[in-house]
Amino acid sequence: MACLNLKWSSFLAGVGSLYEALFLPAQIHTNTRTNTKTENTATKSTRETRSEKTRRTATGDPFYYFCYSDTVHTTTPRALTVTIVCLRLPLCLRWEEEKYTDGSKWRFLEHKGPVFPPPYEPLPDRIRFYYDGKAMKLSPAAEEVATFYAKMLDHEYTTKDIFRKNFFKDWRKEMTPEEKSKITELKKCDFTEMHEYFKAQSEARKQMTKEEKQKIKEENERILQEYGYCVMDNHRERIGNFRIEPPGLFRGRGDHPKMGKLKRRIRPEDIIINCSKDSAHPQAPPGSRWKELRHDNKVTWLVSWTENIQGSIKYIMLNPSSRIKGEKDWQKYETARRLKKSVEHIRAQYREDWRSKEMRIRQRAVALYFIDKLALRAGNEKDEGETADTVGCCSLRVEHIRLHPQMDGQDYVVELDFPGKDSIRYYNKVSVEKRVFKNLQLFLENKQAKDDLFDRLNTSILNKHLQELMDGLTAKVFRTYNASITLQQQLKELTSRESKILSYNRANRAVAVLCNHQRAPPKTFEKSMHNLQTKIDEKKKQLSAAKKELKAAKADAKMLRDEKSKKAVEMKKKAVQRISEQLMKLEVQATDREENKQIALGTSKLNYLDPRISVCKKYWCKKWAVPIEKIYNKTQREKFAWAIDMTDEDFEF
DNA sequence: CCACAGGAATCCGGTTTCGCGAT
DNA sequence: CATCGCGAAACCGGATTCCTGTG
Repeated sequence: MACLNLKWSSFLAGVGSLYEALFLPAQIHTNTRTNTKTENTATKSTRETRSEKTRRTATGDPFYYFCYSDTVHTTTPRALTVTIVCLRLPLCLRWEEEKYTDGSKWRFLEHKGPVFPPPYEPLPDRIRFYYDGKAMKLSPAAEEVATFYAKMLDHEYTTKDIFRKNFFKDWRKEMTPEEKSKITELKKCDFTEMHEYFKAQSEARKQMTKEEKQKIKEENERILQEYGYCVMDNHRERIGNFRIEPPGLFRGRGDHPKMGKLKRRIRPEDIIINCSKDSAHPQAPPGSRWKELRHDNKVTWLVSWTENIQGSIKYIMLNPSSRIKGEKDWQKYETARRLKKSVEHIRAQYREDWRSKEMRIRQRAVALYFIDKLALRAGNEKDEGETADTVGCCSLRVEHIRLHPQMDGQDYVVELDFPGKDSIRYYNKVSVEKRVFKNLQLFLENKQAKDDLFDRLNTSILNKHLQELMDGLTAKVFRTYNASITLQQQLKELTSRESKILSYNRANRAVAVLCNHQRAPPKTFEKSMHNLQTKIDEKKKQLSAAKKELKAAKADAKMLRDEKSKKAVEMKKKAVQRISEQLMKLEVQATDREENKQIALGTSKLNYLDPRISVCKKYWCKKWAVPIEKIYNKTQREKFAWAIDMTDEDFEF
């Protein structure tokens, strides 16, 4: 039994830190009644011995019972300590113990349901909407939709034709017949008073007194405590998104054909609740009822509803810190590590397949090469006209690729240029092997710009093939694998005596570049860079001033040769030292920020990099004695609790 | 075997809010 | 001590992957 192997020292050191929140306090009860379940259920190592029981019974000591792995245990206060040690096993070990084998995700699930946004509050009468220059009072329904648009007036969206067209069409659906007949052109609509009103409102919110802000904060905290947590099996877990999305105008990314459409308000009647039968079911708001109450423990969601833009289902699920998410995350990295073991074999295989007689196999092999080498996404087919035109590997078209037998002194250069996920541009020129190049030429023969590059391939064919190569292997595992292995290598190479954080960020950046995680340069980038430069210049001045003083002090000391002036020299020396350190720090910061201008580190850190690489002794935090707080903030530490908690110091991805 | 649709879960960049140091 | 400005964190919700069932 694993809990017996635990070191007491680690228990004592750890109690009161990371994990008591994972242990459901409400399920520890002091109990003076006899618990009839005692005899047959206390099967774990925490079972009290017969002599302990005799002693307890004799002395009338209180005892506790608690649930663990769906079993009720009883224990004495002393034994409870042991029990908590057991619950404080490294998370992944605990998860192993708690795992279900029948595909179910939980046994017990209790929550309070979603939080709805407040109902619409009509505008005060003085705020007017003008049509064709004339003031006009709108019906509440039409007015609400108009406010959605008014709030976005200084956003680029409202300049886009599709957005305006979609909005106007959906807005008219909310109008009364009179309004409908009157309001026929968007360009004659004047929302500026409404827009100003909302700006003033948000300004007023900022101007609120401390007390008012405090009150709002407390109310939010209360809602969080009531609705933001659920009980899943034996743990109280944080819910990820317990608030229903408020109505508004749909904001698609890229050239989305549906941008500007009305995202309607979700009512209790649209909501499906999922919880366990034996839990206290969430109550629908007074006067309403849920669409359905379901008890499906094969899924992880608590609440779902169908959204009206794409007709897809939205869910309320748990926070990344929860067992159910963490376990999945861990599993993801374990699969990527298994890929590491067989990747050489798989590479040999697809290289072999480049010369296959069958076109479908060649295409599969070249696509896989791209996925492996360039960390491209799989590229599922998308509904044309329903979504923005974006592609991934399998859905690349002729127009996205250019072949250059020679370029910039390199042979066989492939130029890729396409809109990827979220319409982020992927642009890359890469030298490939001759066989790949020849194959690509073959795939391009007799095709038009809009034709598929891999016309005999799609993601399901590819994934089916991958599944045969390795259990659990899919296209995205390559992204995870290549990202994590790159971080590990980069950390090995880059970390030196220079700034640790800069090195870490550079390794992280290498991964972000590989995964094409770009961002628009922050609006304040130039300014903040400028500010930093000013600081650096000031520091430089300070430094030269300090140096001057030091020189003067030295001269004095030479002249006077007394204790006092010697001391002064020491002081000045220290000052110079201090200031130059501060200067270095600023300069590192500037370098880091500049290099990060168009790169988003967060996504890879959160989704692709095995946290154990960063935590572990061999590679990073522990090796370089960098506190974990320097690389993971609070949320990230919560999400990666399972990795931070791992004891294996020889971890290798 | 394949096309198709629906469902569940992960991934992802932008926007808003928060908290802290400087003034 | 108040408030101002900024960067980081939190939030948000859309986008994509991948699986399953049906026919």
